[in-house]
Amino acid sequence: MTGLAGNRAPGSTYDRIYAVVGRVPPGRVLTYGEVARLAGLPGRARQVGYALYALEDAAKVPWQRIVNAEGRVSARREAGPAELQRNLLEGEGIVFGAGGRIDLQRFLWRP
DNA sequence: AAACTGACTAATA
DNA sequence: CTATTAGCCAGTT
Repeated sequence: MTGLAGNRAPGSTYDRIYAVVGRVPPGRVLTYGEVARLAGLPGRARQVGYALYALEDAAKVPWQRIVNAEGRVSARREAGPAELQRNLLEGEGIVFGAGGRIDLQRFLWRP
């Protein structure tokens, strides 16, 4: 199978990313760049997105709390997951303004 | 092994 | 506001 999130090694880049994402509390969001930085991987925002893309649906990682630097849900190759993500975030109390933007100054998680 | 791909970001023009 | 350039790197083909 093509699933790669299943056989990730402890201490690997992906593992660090998932660990950081897993610490984001409900009702808060983090940007890809912040996740990378907190994971000790500054400048690797793209890898964060790729790691989440590789994640399995049933994973316990709150992937929906990761948005881009503009405070918007990043578009995927196929539409659908993005709407699900927004729906989940609104369910946690996140407010989307005009243009589908989130007020990062208010919802960005600061550990 | 080499090329291709992609949930990003910041800087510049 | 849009467009371009550059930096980043693991997984897939």
